[in-house]
Amino acid sequence: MGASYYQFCPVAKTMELLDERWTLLVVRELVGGDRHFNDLRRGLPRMSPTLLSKRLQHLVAAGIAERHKSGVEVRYRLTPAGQELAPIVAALGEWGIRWIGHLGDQDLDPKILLWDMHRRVDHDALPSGRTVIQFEFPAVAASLRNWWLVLTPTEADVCDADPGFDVAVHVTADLRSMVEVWLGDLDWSDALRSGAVTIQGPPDLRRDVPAWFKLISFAAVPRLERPARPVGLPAAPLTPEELSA
Amino acid sequence: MGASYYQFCPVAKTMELLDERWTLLVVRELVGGDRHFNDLRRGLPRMSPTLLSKRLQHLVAAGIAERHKSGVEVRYRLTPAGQELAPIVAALGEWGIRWIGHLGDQDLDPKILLWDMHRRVDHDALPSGRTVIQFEFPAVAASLRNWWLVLTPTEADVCDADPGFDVAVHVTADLRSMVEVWLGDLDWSDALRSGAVTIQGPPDLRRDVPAWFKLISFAAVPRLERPARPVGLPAAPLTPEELSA
DNA sequence: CAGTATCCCTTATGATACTG
DNA sequence: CAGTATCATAAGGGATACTG
Repeated sequence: MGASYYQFCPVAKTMELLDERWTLLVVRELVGGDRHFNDLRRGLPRMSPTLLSKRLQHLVAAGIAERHKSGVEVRYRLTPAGQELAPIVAALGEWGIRWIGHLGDQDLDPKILLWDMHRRVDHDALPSGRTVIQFEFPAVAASLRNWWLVLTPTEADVCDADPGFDVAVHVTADLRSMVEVWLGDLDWSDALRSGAVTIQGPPDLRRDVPAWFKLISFAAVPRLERPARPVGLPAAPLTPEELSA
Repeated sequence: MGASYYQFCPVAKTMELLDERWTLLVVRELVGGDRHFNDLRRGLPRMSPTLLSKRLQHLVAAGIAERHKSGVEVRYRLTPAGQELAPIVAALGEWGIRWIGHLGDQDLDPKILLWDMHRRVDHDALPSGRTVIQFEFPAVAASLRNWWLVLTPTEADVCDADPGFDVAVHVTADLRSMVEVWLGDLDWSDALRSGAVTIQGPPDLRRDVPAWFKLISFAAVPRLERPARPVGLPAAPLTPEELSA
């Protein structure tokens, strides 16, 4: 429901629907399947529920998403028109991973990282039964430091409090490095070798941890050998380390 | 320079740069070559010069565009990073032409139509020498009713006042129909047959007019046989004819 | 030609608390 | 679980006039 551009140009008409803040991130969350309101919230933790609700209403009104209610449960899913936005979302992500030069510390949200990871668990690679991984980011504020992934061959849950099960492996990581692994900018093997990520637990399990996750879908996008110039640096408010760089 | 989403997701980082109003339309204008500030304004007539200036500065700061000054002349062009946005802009246009159901009367801007057309003249198809086409949109407010395209084998100019040259052909058109032709939603031949568009002038020239223009680049995108549902209708403020539909 | 300078004002949105 | 209600602030952006 963005304001009109008063142009017949199809690009303009499309952007009227999509250029409001958060809109394409909601679409990103919906790509690939049904989602509950609160699932969307977990992927968009900095978005207020009011605003998420508003964006969903706009997407539904625009014919991009549908709201399905069965009993008390509500699910949102993309319409065929919305599904055709998937390649656009993918292209935006691929562009970003090629050209965005630097992530600020503020971009490194463990909540989102864990939520992302839980969605891309390779369940076939897991041991049978329940596998619990504890993630610890020592440098992070206490409330965001410890996370547990409870994995089974069919399910994956994220907890920010100890669920009480036996922990199979304990991953201790520098948050930035863990994100870089996740984005495909750093190999698991390099991260482990340098000590930026360490895994404690039975050797056979420790060895398998990297195989339990499919990295973010953009991880395989070819990077530029030498980016002409990293993009987006001056766009973010400058942090102290950026100012000194 | 959009506000941060506080996410490492490449889609989010890209949208931080691109999701502000007008930004992708400026990129659209820059796709395909150098542009002067005032050329950009003609393609974006509803954008204030202040805002255009601001967006250009953001695009330059983000490494997406470059500003080249030679003497008094300033040209903007996309960097390699910016050029890689071209497929995204194209995909947005293709999505729009497939799924946007209806254009409001307010979207039918003759200024933009003529500016678009002048950029896609097929100069090789023109007669030698100067060819002047007058366009008249009888139903449009007087100040936007008459337009002249002054075409040569190497140049194309748009005038909103009679340039004084002999007019080779005079095109009288219903504005909406002319836009539909331009978008590939209506054939020239059908428009001429129905009388929505009429061409006066020497028969051989009249016959050739459609060949002088390459339609908008999205014109060839396959449309859906029966769109499940047109998209974007409720997004626009309802016009009287929409309310009665 | 290529922008700036103002000015006002709507609107978007972040934060927080609360409900069927 | 799936949202609404409320509020205050900032800022985005439209319009217009003016300048090197």
